[in-house]
Amino acid sequence: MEDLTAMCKRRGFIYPAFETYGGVAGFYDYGPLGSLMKKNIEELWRSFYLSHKNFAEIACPAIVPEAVLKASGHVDRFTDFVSTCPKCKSSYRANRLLKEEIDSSSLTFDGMRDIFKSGKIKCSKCGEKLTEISAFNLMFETKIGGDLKGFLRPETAQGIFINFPNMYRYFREKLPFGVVQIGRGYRNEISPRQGMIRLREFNMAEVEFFFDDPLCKEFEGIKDEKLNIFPKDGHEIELKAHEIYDKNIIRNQSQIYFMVLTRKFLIEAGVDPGRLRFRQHHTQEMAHYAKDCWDVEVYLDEWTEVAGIADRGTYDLDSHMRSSGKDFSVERKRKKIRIKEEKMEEVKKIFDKTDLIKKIEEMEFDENADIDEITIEKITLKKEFFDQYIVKKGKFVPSVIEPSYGIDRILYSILFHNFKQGVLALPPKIAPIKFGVFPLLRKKELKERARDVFEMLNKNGTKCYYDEGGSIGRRYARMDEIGTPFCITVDHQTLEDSTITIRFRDAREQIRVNIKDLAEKVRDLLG
RNA sequence: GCGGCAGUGGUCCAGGGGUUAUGACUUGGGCUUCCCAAGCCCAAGACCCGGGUUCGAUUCCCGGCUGCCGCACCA
Repeated sequence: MEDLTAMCKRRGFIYPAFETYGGVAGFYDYGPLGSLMKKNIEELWRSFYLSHKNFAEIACPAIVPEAVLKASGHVDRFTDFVSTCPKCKSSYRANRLLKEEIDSSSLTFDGMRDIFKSGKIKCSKCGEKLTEISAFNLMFETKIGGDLKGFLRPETAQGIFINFPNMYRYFREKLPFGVVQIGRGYRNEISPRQGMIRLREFNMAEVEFFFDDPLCKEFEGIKDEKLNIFPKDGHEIELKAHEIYDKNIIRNQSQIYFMVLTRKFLIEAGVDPGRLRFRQHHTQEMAHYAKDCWDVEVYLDEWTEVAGIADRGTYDLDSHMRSSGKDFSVERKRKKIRIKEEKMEEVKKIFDKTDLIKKIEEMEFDENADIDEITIEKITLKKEFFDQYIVKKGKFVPSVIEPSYGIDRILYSILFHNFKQGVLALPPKIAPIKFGVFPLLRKKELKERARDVFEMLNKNGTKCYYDEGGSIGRRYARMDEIGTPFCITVDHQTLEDSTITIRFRDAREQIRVNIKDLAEKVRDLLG
């Protein structure tokens, strides 16, 4: 492998954090290029979700009072009890050792410690008695004000869940809708190792999609898209979206829809489609809140999770409803139709049997359905013959599909998949710098013109980099290395006819464009 | 967290108990140069941190931090 980390540091993408003080594992700084790239990835991500009319973004605090995370299960389930063998130094998760004997999920630390003290549990490697356990919670703990216990959020999701009633009102009491949040999450990993892959403070983008109906309006539009899936009791296989649904591999169309969306997003961001798959979690690896979960994995040195699409069911809303005492349930609403009284005589002539009228009036539709006409037994009734009204069918708690993305891992994957022989082949949308701008030679007239071009593009909002150092080849190389897709060069011909050259990173070819057409050309190139 | 190996300019690497600690690349300045890391001149820049041994430690020892490999962990 190329030395990607060296390049990242040398060119200003990523630096190990706190390095001047020796460094701390699991923390990284984004340099100037890394920050721009991260911003670009987040913007692309936003464009995928916020283009849906029933999606909105919110931003919640990173510090969360204990009660919220108690309710979500993180305070109890996010704690690991570890027992280390005094003889051979193997360490085990205490919960796992106990699982075979008793249900340990409800045990407190003290209760669990007593079981170990009794000497019942033995090291599976050397047979020594395991008598000590220690506890650590993977959440960073803090104090809010005087003595209110709080944590740094381990996921942004909880902020969305506890805002559900606000969001339901915002969306004018209509399901389904999605709420997204981009922000930082914090997990106090015991020993983070794999560089950018396991961070203690990381950037995540999460979606909570609240729904009642497992069918999805957008599904029709993506049903022939292919996905490389790896089900828990099968092998890796490429299937079309509708096949995944028809074969009952995933029963929720929205979940499949988000998988397709995720694949498109990642590919557009620069992830190699050939090194991308969706792997279903086995039952025991599933988080406490999930009913079904598909990891989105990208192949780096090994298959690496960069996103996950989980079916959280009603777990979170139920939990917060129970803990807070607030009502998170909503009315299940269905649309029905009723023949207009003044049209009744006319309708009765169309339908010779009155039981068809009864049948029509018993039909139920989605509350969002657009009913222009209704067809029954080959007879069509236009909408001027009936009224449409909403009936309430009782209260329920919506279910949730959660697509959740690790921005840092995605950024690293994109770098990893696109860095070859000193060239970073980033998609223009993702590239931190869009254009390099150079004078061909360091001559006064050329430099002045090049600076003018640079200013013009900058004012236009295009991120550019002006460079007159070294030879022209070296400047191209510098731009190649940081993924700049295009370079503009001002040469002697520019002085005569106001044309410049645009050089393409991947083809290493160039075209000549008049400066007055440049703004438009730039727009074309950046899509 | 456990065990093994490692840490030298921005990057990659050489070396070594004792004056100014190699080299390459990169970077900055200049010359040259009419399109892909050319050449020449000049310059800047480093022994991870703390403690110990020693007259003297970047070098040896111990600890910490960081990185790599194996074990465990990754809800």
